[in-house]
Amino acid sequence: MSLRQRTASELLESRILEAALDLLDNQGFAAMTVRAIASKAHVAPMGIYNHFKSKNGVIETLLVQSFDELAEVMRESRCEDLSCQIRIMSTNYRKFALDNPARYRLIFMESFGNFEPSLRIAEASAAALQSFIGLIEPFAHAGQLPDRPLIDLATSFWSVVHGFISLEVVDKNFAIDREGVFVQLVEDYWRGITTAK
Amino acid sequence: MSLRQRTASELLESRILEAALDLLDNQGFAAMTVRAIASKAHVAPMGIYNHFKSKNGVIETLLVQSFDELAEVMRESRCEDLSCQIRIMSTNYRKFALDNPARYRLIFMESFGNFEPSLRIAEASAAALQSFIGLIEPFAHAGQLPDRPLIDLATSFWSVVHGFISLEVVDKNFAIDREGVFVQLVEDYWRGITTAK
DNA sequence: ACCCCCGAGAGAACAACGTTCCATTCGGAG
DNA sequence: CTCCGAATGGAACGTTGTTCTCTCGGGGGT
Repeated sequence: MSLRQRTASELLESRILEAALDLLDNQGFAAMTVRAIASKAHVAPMGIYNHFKSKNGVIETLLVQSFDELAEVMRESRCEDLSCQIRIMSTNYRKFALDNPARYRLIFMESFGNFEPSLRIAEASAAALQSFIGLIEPFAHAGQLPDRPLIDLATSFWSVVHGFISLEVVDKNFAIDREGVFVQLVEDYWRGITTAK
Repeated sequence: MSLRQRTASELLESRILEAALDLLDNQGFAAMTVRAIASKAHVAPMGIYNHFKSKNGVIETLLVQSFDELAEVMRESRCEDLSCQIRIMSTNYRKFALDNPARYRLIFMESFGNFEPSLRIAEASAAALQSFIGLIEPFAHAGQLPDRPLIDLATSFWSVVHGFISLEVVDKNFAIDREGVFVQLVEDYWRGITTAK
């Protein structure tokens, strides 16, 4: 059985995703309607359903892409010594979130919609956590971190970074010098963890 | 023939809010439709607009109420010495969030909807931060905390607690023993901050 | 070369949503 | 008792996500 060649299929699919992302970034989640996406992608309004199971399918793909992008940003944040490593990954993480606030909200607030728990999303978030783990693993092996499960250390670090940033993204962060307070926060946490041993 | 009867206005208002909260807690955000709220409150479907400007008005009231409730939980979490204070407020905060996950999501993810920035919400969130500040203020005055703006200290603490919990609420917290890791995380952070001085 | 056939386009249609309008009817203040 | 504000039931509008049907064009199998 020969595979039928899908002529413009992949192209259309990426056009749809681009249009959806553009709407999300520039006009917000509510503006991301099926008809608006189709129109912006120069696609037949209902042709979206030729490529995705539903609107949630589009959003889910966008979400997984964003998660992967975030994980990629993390993976590129490598440094030799521990304090540099911590600074690099926290600032790069924050930069991604503040540069793409709509995408960041999509990642962490998707449970608002009608989403049923999705395997793809679970895999993507696990992969993101894994990229965190990969960053701290060498230092754990070198004995520079307390002897605890890597998954717990990574989750804790993720919590600290994500907590501050998520407050920023929803306009509930009232710190005066946010950048400075963020750096201080991360430093404080890691001082606490390294002196715990 | 007709069974129309009148009820006091403020009674209707609270019945509507109760119904909306019940739907939110038990069936999720998407189930909280105007018609469903009205039906459950035994109110004329469109009578909701006699008491609230719009559906967002109902949600906003719910959100502010939840914020106030959270602030109240904080205000009741007082202890004599610092380490006890930290333990009490972090565990009480987490208990509120895990007992009312839908309300907690409502508080921190409301920017998803069509909300225009609301003064009421800004006030409620500022009040919640203020209750945090009230808790740590005595210890700051006693010199047990580093000499930094109280608002920055409170924001940092809030970030740590909220970060971990928000990951739990959206099912992205993969720590093995979540309760234990949470306690450890808070301890680590405050060890870091007190040794910073 | 031909034909066939499947993907893509276009638009109507449907249920449900938030919201508005309306005429009706009740209850308490005067 | 008389009114008027307020609550009611119902219809209606525009928009949403989704499904359905009909059409058409162009590439693969013969």
